Amino acid sequence: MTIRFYNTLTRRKEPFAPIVPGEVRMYSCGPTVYNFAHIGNFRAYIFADLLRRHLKNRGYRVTQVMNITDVEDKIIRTCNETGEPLQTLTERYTQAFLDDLDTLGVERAEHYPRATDNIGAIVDLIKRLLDKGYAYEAKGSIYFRLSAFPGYGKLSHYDTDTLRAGASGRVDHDEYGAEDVRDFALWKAYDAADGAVYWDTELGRGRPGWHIECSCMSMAHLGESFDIHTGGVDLIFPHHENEIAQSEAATGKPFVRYWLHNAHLLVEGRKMAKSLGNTYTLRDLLDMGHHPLAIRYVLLATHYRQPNNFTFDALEAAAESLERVRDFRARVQALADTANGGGRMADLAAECGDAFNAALDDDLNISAALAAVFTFIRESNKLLDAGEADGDGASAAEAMLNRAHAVTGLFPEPNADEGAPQEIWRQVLERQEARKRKDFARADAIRDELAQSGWIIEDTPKGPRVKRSFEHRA
RNA sequence: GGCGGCAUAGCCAAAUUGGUAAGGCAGAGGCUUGCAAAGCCUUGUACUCCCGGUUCGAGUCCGGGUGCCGCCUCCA
Repeated sequence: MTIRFYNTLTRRKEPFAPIVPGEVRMYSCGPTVYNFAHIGNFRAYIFADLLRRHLKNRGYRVTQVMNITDVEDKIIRTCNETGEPLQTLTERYTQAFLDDLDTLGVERAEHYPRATDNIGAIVDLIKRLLDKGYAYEAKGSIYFRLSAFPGYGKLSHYDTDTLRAGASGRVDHDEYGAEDVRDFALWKAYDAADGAVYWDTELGRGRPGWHIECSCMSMAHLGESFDIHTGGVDLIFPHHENEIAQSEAATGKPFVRYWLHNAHLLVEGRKMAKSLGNTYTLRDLLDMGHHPLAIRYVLLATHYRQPNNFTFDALEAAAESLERVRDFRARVQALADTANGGGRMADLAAECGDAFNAALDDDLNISAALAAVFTFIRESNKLLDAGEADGDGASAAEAMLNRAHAVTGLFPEPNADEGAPQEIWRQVLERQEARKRKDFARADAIRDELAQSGWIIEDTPKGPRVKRSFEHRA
């Protein structure tokens, strides 16, 4: 078993080997907290989640750090517009972000450092760069001197000479003092428009630039060289390029071994844009009645380097797919205590487990991994139909699905939260009585009634089974 | 203008180093069922965006086109 990842640095799939055997240190670029994150943002976090879960599943001890950017131009602008203090705004949206991660079943990273809690360390790092001649002061701001760092461009594969200043039309006016337009700010001198947002430091009054916090906080928690850095493709340039420049200039050591970037999310085949009205937050989708697991499924099920076309059809299909797995789990659970030889299903479970892991080892090929699960379910359902499944096979199947759930977060055990209350069972029993009397009109009426309140009855050879309908589940 | 990515059935989406197109959802028919549900079987000749080329063989490689998406100094 060799895990392979596509490394943006080399533009190739490479065998993965961490710096310290058995231990993976990874950093994931996190949110800027001035608003609710949208589902495109969450694709990035779910991708990082799959990565850390798979590595753990493969036996690595994982330390993941995700920054919370809580001081930045857009935050300050929002504060100026609303008059709200920076801290209360960022605290509110940080909490909303973490809540959303919980809703989507994203495992917590080990550390969520905030930029504003690390001003001292940021200042120290900038001083190091000043001392080494990689940075200079201009009009109270500190800039990184690109010309002093020859490796610049190795991640994005941009030729720095041909970068057209301001081609994106977003050049910041306060970079006016830079020696070279391509130099970027490490520290921004205080400006009246910043209001109450500033720190008085050895560098003067001002606030950190954006890129420096990631260099600072990643190295603080993970060391000067670490294994994996994740983020959206849009961050390759300039953000990650700048992180490399700052970090490697300061330490003289390679910063990160593997750079993994996720492609963006499209919505109904179009890019997400406010003008198109297709920018959805997680809360928007929940308000529309969509289930968090179905949302997770859609965001997860497309390979991370492939553009993911988020559609409402796909969301419905995801709910159905999850239902299929859930029904299968319930079926297998009901069999768990029988024991009657034969082990075909256990073999299938083992095969599926191998295929599942092998798929994810290959640059997190989640589509192939999920296909293995569904193939297993179909083959196992055949055995169940034929009465050729036994308790051992059922246990093996459950264990395998539990492992798949540990990696994907998509297949929770079905019963826990859905035990039907007493009065529901009373109606189920009443329906059974009616069926015995062949009073099918009455039986069907009860079934319809229960369906209205979100309980689905399935008649099995062993008697009725009651389950919560997907849309009625929390 | 520069750099990069993507284009596979109605929808979503996979496919080692080129080797004869996974999986899910939806639809149709059937088995099963009191009827359903769940499950199983069968079903879509998938001209793999178009046009050329290389090859015994191309979804995969090369050239050209079309469309969509991203980055080009603080957007995942």
